[in-house]
Amino acid sequence: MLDDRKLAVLRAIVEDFVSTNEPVGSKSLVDRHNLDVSPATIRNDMAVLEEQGFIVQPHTSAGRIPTDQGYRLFVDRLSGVKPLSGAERRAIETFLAGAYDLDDVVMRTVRLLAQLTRQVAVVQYPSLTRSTVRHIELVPLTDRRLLLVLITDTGRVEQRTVELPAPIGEESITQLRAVLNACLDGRRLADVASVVAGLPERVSAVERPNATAVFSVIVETLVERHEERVVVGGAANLTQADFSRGLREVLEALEEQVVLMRLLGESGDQATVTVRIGSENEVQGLRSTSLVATGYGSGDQSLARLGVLGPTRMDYPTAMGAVRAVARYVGQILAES
Amino acid sequence: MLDDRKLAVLRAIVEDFVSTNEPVGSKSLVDRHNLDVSPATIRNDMAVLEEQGFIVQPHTSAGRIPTDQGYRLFVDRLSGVKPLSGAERRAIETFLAGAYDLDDVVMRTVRLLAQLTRQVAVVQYPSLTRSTVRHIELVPLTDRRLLLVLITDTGRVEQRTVELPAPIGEESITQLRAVLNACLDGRRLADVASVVAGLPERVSAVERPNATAVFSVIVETLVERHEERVVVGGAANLTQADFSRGLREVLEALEEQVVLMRLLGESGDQATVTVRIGSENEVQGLRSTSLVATGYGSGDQSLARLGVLGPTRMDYPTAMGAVRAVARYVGQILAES
DNA sequence: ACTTGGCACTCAGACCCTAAGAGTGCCAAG
DNA sequence: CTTGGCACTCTTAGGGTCTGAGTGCCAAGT
Repeated sequence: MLDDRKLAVLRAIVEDFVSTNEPVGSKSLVDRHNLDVSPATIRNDMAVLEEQGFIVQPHTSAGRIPTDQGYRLFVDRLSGVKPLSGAERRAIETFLAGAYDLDDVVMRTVRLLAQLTRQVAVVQYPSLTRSTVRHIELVPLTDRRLLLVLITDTGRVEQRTVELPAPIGEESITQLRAVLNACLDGRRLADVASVVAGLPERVSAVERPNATAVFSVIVETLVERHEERVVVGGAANLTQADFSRGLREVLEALEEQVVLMRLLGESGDQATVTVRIGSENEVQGLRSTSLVATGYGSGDQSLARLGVLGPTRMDYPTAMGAVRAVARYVGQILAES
Repeated sequence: MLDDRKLAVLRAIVEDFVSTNEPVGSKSLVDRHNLDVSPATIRNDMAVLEEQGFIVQPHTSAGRIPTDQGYRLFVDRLSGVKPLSGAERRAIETFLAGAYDLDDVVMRTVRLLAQLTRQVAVVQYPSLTRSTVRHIELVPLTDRRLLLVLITDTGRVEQRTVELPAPIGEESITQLRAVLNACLDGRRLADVASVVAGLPERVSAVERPNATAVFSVIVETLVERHEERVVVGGAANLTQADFSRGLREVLEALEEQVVLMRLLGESGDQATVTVRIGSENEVQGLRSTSLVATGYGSGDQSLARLGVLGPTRMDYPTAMGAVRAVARYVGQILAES
């Protein structure tokens, strides 16, 4: 029902609309692309495309603009992923190579993505649950309070203070530290909870109340509060899009960690670049935006996700190219460290 | 040259303009405030105020709006700091009390300020240089690479990886760790650099290359890279103000840590609430915004600064009240932990 | 069965004009 | 110094017209 030419027309409409931000009519279509048919023919095609829900006209007798469904068809069947230019690749490489820190890697990645795509960049911190424990440190703050520092093999550092039910001495801390590191070093975070459950028996009865407090904070930090941070950058890029007053909604959504997690989380597949367009988005307030995201990680397993967020009227091929390339490089950087 | 009534007129103009966002004319002024003189008299006063540069009319024959200079006079002489309502105080207290973490305190503070003032909140992390070293931890990542974790008494945790010139063994690490903690524990960060300078002599010659690498990273982290983070929140509140297209500029400035540091830094006094209005602001791109800021800290010394940023047309008394109150409570919280 | 030129139709946006209203500055009198 | 009066200035809203881009439909051509 949609022959090749109709698809070509849709592609042309999307491309023109993305670049000009104006409804595109039959005349300008045949001019700008070399379809060797008459405008009238195009009009017929457009009528069909509209009937099928791929395009609409903002008002009677204006050009057409793509619907969310139209963009969907475009990314699924009409466009590939546009590879980056050599210069861009090199820029990525040198920009990311200078990072000295997990925080720094994430920060640089956000900036890079935002600049490359001129959209809002969204980068999730490498997931806790997939990495392993490298070291646990206990630091006395007062005799009733400890600072717990947990270091993972991805270089991430988690910290929490622990309120103790009873005063604790230096030697108890040392003992506890030893037990923790002996039992948890090298464990995947996902397994920590079950290991910790068996720990209380390993400490003497006197120490048990304090130890239990520490243990439960560990579990809390890693499992229940697995609030994996999402960093946002390039919000200024939103102003160029015409969200009219929806801008406020979008900015608000971007400040909610929870919302961002849901947004990134719901896009399914890990290895490939996925696109969620406008209303496909579950998050209220981001219904007029699209997300282009993918998983990234060191080696073969995906640690977390990153992507860009922009108006549905977005240059998808380029965005997808940038997201894919950045994800790969970041994965590489993480694997090296 | 500015008698009491003229000042009252200016105050009224500022208040009305802030609440209505419309140029205010002589008629509506006498109506809304009970100045018992005629509009014509007010007009004469306004002419003087305009001549002095405190107000302007956007176009001939419209009401007046305050200039930056007008706002300046207003905050300096015409308005106090509006104390918070009991409900607000309680809200602050309960909201901040739930924090379990330095990160969490800062995050909550930002949210709180943004909600309270309906402006953009800006909170600087408690300064490194004023706190003291609580503990230093070295964790081997590979035999040529260490993770250095530095914990301060304000609960802040700094992390960096160190590339070593030579492989290092477990026992060397232990030794180094002991030296570091022995010499640096309890030191003010400001003094760390000088202490570290004397350390190489304390380790055996074989270890010296590796030790030196670690030492220089410590100094770098604490002194040279004293990039003290600034956290921003409530950017969505910018959309209600009518920055027309200056919005992009403002959003861009808010993403630059360096710019924010300069912004907060340049406001001079520590203990009192300071206000920088519009063009008084050195930062290009924030020339149409005002900053209300103050220092905060545990005990008597100020650790860092926090404040709110908004359009020059801002409710200064309320903003100042909120900033002052939040700063006090945060200081309290930090002192307790 | 598709393509095409022709044609009438629609509608948003630009433009112009006018009227209303808010606010001003100035002046002469109190 | 204050005040009422008055003429003047501009912005804004409203209404009307015009134009052009773009459409849908139809009848003829391939």
